[in-house]
Amino acid sequence: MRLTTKGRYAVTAMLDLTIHCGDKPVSLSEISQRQSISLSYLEQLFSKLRQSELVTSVRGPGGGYRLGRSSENIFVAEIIDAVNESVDATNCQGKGDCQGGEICLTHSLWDQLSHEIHNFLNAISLADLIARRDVKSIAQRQVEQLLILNESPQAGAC
Amino acid sequence: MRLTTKGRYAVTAMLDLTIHCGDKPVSLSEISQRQSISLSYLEQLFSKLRQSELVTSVRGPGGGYRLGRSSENIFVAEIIDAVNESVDATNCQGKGDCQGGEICLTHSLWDQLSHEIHNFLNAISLADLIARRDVKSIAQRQVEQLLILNESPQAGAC
DNA sequence: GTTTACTTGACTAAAATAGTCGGGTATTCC
DNA sequence: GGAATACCCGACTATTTTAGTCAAGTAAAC
Repeated sequence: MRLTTKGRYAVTAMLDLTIHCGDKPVSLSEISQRQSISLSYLEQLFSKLRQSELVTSVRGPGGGYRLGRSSENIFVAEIIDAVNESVDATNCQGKGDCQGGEICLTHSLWDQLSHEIHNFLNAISLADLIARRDVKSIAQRQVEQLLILNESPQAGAC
Repeated sequence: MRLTTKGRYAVTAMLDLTIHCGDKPVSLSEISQRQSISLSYLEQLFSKLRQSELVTSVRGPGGGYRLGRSSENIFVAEIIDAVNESVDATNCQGKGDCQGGEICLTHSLWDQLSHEIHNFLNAISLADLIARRDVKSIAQRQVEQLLILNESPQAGAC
């Protein structure tokens, strides 16, 4: 089972995409700045997110990414699955051939844990996340910090 | 967050120790054979388990390891914590300095997931595990396979 | 005093992570 | 049409972690 920076970055970037809404698509360089994630790495992640149809892309100037579905219908588990290969905790990808073709002593424990984690993450949508108070205030802070840094006063409220 | 072979091996080995009970301590070479885990690797894991006082050791011939507490009072989460460094899913070990000293957008999500996993694994004791039907039958199979392999008929029922 | 089995530390191969780099291609605006 | 923007894609790489191995001990029993 792996749940590392890769999966966390993907969820964070998707959440940023959801927050910065609008009729214009969101470019990766914006996300890169706001979330402190390397642009090249984001490109890699979004390539996978696009293959899983979680986002759609618009090329050219003013282009960027948009959510593939409404934020109520995109769940955290899907995002992690798209970039990481699943949140499986077993050693045998659930197949049950963990000890030389046979099932190992603790297989059912890991299998149960995997389901537990998956159920938890699959019950949380992007819409649920942006409704949280802490997420709102952190997003606010991130926008303000960028304004100070860039000193480009053309940016208005979303 | 990591939950890999290391943590799984540790729980499996501790469960083997619990099952193969008795007044005599259980040697690592027995566990190694039954659970198909390298002896040297087990030594490494048990060194940590001993430091966490989850097991006690007896040196010399007929020596081995014993549970440090009763099986009802040893929980899966403790075992994983002892060998792996915790089942924390955040990037900042729960400290909240994930984005350049400040909290990141998805911190609370990972924090919540960590608690969820910890609660799950901390509610399952070794005694709970050996009570499971599948664990009993797998343990039975492992003993039988070893008897066939070794052809040493002195082993009796535990 | 030999054998068994724990104890410790250093070392290592393989894999995964977390990126970078360098070139593309589509689109828009001038 | 040409420059700029931003997605697209594949190859490459440093670092870290995992999953071990190996060697040299020490304690206890027989």
